[in-house]
Amino acid sequence: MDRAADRREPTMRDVAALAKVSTKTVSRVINGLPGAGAEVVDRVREAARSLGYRPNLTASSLRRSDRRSATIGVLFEDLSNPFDAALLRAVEDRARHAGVLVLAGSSEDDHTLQRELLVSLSTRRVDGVVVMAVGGHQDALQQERDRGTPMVLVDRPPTFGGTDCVTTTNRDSSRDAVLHLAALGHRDIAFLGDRRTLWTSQERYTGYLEGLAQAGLTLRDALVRTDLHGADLAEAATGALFDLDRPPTALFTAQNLVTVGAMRLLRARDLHRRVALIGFDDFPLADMLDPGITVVRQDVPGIGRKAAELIFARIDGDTSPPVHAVVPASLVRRGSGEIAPVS
Amino acid sequence: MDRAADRREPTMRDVAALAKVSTKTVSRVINGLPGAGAEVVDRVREAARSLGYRPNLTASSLRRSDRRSATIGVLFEDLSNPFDAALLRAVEDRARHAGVLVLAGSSEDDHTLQRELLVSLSTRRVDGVVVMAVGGHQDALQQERDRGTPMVLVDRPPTFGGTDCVTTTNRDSSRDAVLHLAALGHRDIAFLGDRRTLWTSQERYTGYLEGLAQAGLTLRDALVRTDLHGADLAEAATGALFDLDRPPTALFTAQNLVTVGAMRLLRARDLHRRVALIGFDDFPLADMLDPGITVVRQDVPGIGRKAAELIFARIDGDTSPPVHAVVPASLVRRGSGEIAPVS
DNA sequence: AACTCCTACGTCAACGTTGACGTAACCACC
DNA sequence: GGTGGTTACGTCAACGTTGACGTAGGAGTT
Repeated sequence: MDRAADRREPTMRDVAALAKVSTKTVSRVINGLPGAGAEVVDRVREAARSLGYRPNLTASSLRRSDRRSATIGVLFEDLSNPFDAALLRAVEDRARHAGVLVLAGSSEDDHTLQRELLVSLSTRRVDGVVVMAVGGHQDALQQERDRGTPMVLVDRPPTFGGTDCVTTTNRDSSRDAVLHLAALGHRDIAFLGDRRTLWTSQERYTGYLEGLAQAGLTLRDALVRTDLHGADLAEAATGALFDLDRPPTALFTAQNLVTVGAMRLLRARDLHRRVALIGFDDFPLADMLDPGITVVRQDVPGIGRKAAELIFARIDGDTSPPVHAVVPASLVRRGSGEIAPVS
Repeated sequence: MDRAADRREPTMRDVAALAKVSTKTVSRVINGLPGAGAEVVDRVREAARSLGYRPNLTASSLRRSDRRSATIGVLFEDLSNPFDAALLRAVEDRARHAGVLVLAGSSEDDHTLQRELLVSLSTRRVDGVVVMAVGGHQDALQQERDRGTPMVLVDRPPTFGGTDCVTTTNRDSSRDAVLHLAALGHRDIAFLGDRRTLWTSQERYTGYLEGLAQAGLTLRDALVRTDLHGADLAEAATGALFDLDRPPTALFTAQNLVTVGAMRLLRARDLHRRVALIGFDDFPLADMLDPGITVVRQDVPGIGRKAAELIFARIDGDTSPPVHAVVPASLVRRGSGEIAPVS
């Protein structure tokens, strides 16, 4: 029943034969180029339709002078993470308007995997790549960039030159979050962060320090916990904070899953109405919790749009100096960040 | 500084010239085929490395007999939806092990867009597609399938024959959810559903009816609200339910966003501790709410894995009869579904 | 009438790669 | 020492398409 599967795909030659013209004329008609009479155009169109002809973009891009594959690569950390997914969607929307499709992959924050995926993409001759760089060294990225692949980094900047990137106001927004807590009277504000190899973690930590300084508070090392990769580690670390002699009265959690872990612990110890919490990165249903979770919200669609615009400009030959675009994040007050310290 | 951009990509010819062999021999070395001496292999490898040579997969697949592009298409409704994102990730993981990359797109539940994306994919000669079908007619899908493109549908089955699909136990799990509520003594159980054109909505509604029947309860039409596309509509519809003379004591919300909308309303009217709620589809933080939300959880990674396995089997020439795989969902009890009716 | 110019086609080769096939050199064996 | 087989290469054409260029015929100009 499935004879369609082994039927050869029709080619321009088949269309040309049926319409009694040359393949070159078919090419002209398919691509809407001038040099074909109205009657011939109709004949070719009809022949293509009746054969179910679909142009072969891979053959076309092999031969064409611009060599475009009309495909870009998107390499994020984990496509199932809501942040990454929203970002992918934003890039995809912008790409669609350019007639470009997106090859998507998850690097799982693994250098080897990132390198392999970059090679896979380059082997398919994508026109450019949008990358959320794996933490630590960026040798593979730089190498790929040096080969001439247009590249835009998102969320984290490059450690090498000549490459565009789009990030958010990590430092400023973190500082503002801390100041927001300090203004309520908090003096013992803890910092819980993701892996220190990540640039975003470092920036947010720096913002935290700036906030403390600006509020005239002194840093207590015991209140700083980093390298919390995943909600479970964050939950345990939060627990340890409340075993201190002088526990924090407010938490600044510098990443999505860290916020979730901290929330779990606060609930488990029934502290969620007494300890203030501000998280970096919004998440679904943050408003449905009790109290609602105050967060620093990144403009994810804005970041994705900007990244897509940059990559398409570069693909189109823009050679202006590299840009580091910073998309502002904003504090969303929902309650948890507005809890005053218990006297 | 960016001279790399306009430097031509090295080809097999360049490598061959440098290694002083024929292009065919380079091809053999690159593809690890026999017929090249150890010394020549080394020379070619070194030449390729020093030139930064990357094989051109598009040229290769054009010429090779199998014609594989080592790329599949994934066409979901909205890649930023957590369900779709998790599914994409599962497919991607499985694809990676086959050395296959994923072209991802969002159909936005729009027939035109779905058709355009299918054409884009077929133009790039993907080896197969995994599709979450847009509701209503499936003309474009059937047409694409008839052209011979290997295809697997997920979440919703095809309305045409000869095509594999992977769905979950929509009907059975919905029935079980209703029975679970009925066992607690609920007699007025409302149904809130997504668009009726969606097969999943219909199945879940059928399960709801089966559950009522099996529990010996009579259907009250006033307690059935459908075509709730989005949380806002769901919230309004839920509100209307509680304006009834005899409001429901339990809700079965048959989709993600519908659940969220219902939750909003319950909270707004402070009913969330008195009205039972079971939702179809899990969502992040459902366990963090108070009460935790009892849900029917689909095995999303399982569905994705199965879909990927099916598509790869078909691509590899499996011609066994089409499969409708059903991946079991399970009831996750968190509290909201365990609230007894107020006497 | 001779010329230029334009339009509507066609011919040919090439993009980077690999399948089919050829061949030279060497080894083994009767 | 001829036959057969194997190994290690090379040559050539083709995959589906398009850029470069050619050409025939008609219209317009001098």
